[in-house]
Amino acid sequence: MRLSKLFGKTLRQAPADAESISHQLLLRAGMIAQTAAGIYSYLPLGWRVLRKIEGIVREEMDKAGGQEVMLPVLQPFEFWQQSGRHVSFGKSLFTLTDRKEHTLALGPTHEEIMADLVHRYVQSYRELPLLLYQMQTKLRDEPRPRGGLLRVREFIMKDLYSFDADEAGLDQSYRRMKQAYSAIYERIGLPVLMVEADSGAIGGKESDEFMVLTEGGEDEVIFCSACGYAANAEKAEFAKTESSAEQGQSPANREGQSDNPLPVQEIATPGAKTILQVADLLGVPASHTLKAVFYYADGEFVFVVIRGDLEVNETKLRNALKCADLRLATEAEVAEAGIVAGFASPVGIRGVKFLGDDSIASGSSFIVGANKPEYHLKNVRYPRDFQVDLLTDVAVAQPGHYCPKCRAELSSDRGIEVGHVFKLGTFISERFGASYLDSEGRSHPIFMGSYGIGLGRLLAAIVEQSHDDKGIIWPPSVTPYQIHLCALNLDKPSVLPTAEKVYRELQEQNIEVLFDDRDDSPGVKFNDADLLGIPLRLTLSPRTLQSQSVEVKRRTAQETDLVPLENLAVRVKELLAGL
RNA sequence: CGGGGCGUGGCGCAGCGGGUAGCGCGCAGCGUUCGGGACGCUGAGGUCGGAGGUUCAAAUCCUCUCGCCCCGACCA
Repeated sequence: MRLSKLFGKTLRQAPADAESISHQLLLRAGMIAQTAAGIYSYLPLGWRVLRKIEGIVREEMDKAGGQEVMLPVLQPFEFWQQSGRHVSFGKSLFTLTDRKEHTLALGPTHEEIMADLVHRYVQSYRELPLLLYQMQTKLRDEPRPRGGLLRVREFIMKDLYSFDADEAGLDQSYRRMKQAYSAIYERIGLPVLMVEADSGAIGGKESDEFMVLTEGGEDEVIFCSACGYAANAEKAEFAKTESSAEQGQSPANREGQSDNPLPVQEIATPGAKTILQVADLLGVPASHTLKAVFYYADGEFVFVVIRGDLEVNETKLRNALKCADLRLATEAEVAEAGIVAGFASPVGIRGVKFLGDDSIASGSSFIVGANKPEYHLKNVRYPRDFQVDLLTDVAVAQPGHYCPKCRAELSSDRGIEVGHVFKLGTFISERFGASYLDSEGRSHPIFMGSYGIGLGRLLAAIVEQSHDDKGIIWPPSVTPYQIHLCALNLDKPSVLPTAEKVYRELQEQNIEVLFDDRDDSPGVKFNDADLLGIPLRLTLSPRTLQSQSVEVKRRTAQETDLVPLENLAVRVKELLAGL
């Protein structure tokens, strides 16, 4: 391709709207163009990269036994009612009405369509396992698109769906896909971390995400460098030992923790409404207090009790309550429940739903609100002094907490989710009647798994992770062109003819060449070359022609080499192979 | 949905104590340049996001509205 003819041009300054590095560089390099919030067009260079990513993903899916299909974007809304997921997807589901007043959904994902297909085509265990996949546009009305290609409303996604006869089969498909994913990221040259993930509204038992660790990532990853435990912060657990995140507290401060527990006692705590104030006032660590947090879950008031030094993880809470809609209760709602904000207590309150984080059962006694202004209670013990309807883990894991597996200290990092795999089980297949007959003629629901990779987000993650202050550095496997050929001083004798010849010869050897044939100064060309990020640059100028050679420079290197014009294609192939 | 910010040529911005728009980059032409974003001259390009209002007069003031970005909520 000739740069002089290439659609899209480089920008010296990034549009002010672009914040994330990948967004800025992709816009500046003329790879993408924004059409609306979270809606982008791919220009020729960006589209070439996307197609290369797609190619790698397709090869690995095929290698793993997947069969590619093409599915509808327009889906009958009834499918979503049938799976029940119109509720969990909620407003993220784009819908429209056709001329017959029939409601259709714009597919945000395709489990329903797949389950329906499999229901109609698969009858026997002999047809399982089955791996079907698609790479196509999906649409979600995201509450907040952001970061350029990182979170968008319209995106190309590879989704593979596995269908197995039983749990063991699903385990095997799941493992196979995780291997395929690792192979994909490895081929792309992108370091990823596999982390345990929340399976979200879609349900399912087990779920893992593939994270690219980078500063701008929108997810938080909690990990243990000692044993390798890693999880999305939404899901991460930690050992709720008493001293977690509260080291250095002398045992002398731990009043009332002996085997002979003291009775509950009321103490005046004027003006101390927050955990911090209470802890300060009484000279105890926050972990010796209990915090009350109030929610409304699908219309029901919920009183959450958690150790004072911990925060409520709303993802965990949502899962524990099995609710679709969760929000903090308003002050008025709290008051209406008979609770005194700032001095709230689970002791003595009736008629509301209580949920306790399991940290409250750690054996010590706590300071809690007295449920009357300016007073707290001390020596409160669970379950001696109050009970909860549900005791489970709903706490946010944070760096400094201890690893649930090995008790080493946990760390955290930001990450971009570039792949997500789920064990769905039989939830959806049952609702679509996707079942099979075993060898004895008995019917069973099919076990499903789903495995997604957002291709555009992956592209953006590559840029986030592989760039310098000059521009993008494409991994060789996804670069839009293999060679960036710069011809300098086009007006000088023999430069242009020689460059044209080189351009032609390389192409004849099936090498993808981007040929900068523009009549621009060297600075412009070099800066554009750096911005576009093609791994190997060839420069041809009067200077290199003096020695009948071409200058070679790697995008990642400072130094350059001269390579003779003779047999250039052969040498270039070697260089490409060595990248 | 809550909080904050911004809409003025393709991109980055100025103008906003009202008087009908300007700068840099880019673009077109000519000439001189040519190894890390060269220079000179000439030129094209703007419903000042939209609607309504105030005024003799609105990019500028007021009201409404739309769009975009960021933080949070949310997010297979």
